[in-house]
Amino acid sequence: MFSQTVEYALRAVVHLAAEAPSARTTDQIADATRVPKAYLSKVLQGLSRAGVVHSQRGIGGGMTLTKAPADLTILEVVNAVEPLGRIRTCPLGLAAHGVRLCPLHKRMDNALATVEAAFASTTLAEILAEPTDSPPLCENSPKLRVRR
Amino acid sequence: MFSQTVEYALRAVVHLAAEAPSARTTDQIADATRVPKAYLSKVLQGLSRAGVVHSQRGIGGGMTLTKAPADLTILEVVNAVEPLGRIRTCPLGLAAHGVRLCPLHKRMDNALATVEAAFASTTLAEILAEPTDSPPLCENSPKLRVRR
DNA sequence: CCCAAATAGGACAAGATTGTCCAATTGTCC
DNA sequence: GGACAATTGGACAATCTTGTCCTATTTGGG
Repeated sequence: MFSQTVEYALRAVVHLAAEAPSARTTDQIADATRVPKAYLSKVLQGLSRAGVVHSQRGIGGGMTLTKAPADLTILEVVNAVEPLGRIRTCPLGLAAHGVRLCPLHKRMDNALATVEAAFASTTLAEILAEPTDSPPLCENSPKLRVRR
Repeated sequence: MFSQTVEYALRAVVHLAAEAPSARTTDQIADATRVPKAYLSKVLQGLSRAGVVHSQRGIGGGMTLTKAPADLTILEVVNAVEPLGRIRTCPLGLAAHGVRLCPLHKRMDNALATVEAAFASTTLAEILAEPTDSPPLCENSPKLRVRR
């Protein structure tokens, strides 16, 4: 239900948050998140255009978050690469019904709203801080990683 | 976030529920739900293979629900055409983490779980029964419709 | 100034999604 | 059996998603 692109964007941003405020190159992010390098590059370009990350070319450059992890929500990342697609008007095209969705679409939109709310209330900092046996990205925490 | 196919399948099934237990032809459903006929035919084939609808050829034939609207949930329809894609194992491929999702994927899966729960608890009968100014499918209720 | 590191972006390709069209098949009714 | 009504399924096409590769362009450091 979530596209690959969203999955990749979230992985990348979580990794950047873990390393913040240091810049990470696309190659570094790709290795850490197991996302195809060349495609990740496109995804990051999108995040950059959306203002979620900042890119710096040249030696010592790379990608950085434009906000502190505590101020960046999952929702912002998702919407940057592929808006959630809330249902605002009748998909059947009956303009007359405009905002008043029928029971079916009201429920579909409610479902989207709960996802939106959950994502809006989760910051990257929370994800990193959560005590768990499985650190973000299902790997050893980057800070603790020894090899690779 | 929901695919066209899911949208179409739900529209079709809601319409069938509204007309239950009468059979409706693909053309009738397509007209009522504003879905491209030829494509709807494929979607209905899928629903038929999944056992959600029953198809009957020949004169007087068409599509019918295999269950009463009160017993058919939105989730069953969605899963029939395109499973919701709950995250059961680490997408990074670290088999070691298996069921234990990292905080990121745990939250993504939680979001999917809320959608799943909402869809599982809504039957087609409820959608039809809901008092509203905008009857299902954002049209006048099929039963009340005069022309077209 | 020149080199090396890094992103930016265009071209391309495979596969999935969405959509169309047509022939074949199945079924009902006379 | 014949005519008609309906689904079934195959072939095809357009578009989007995902992915690769290669060439520019920018940037910092000697």
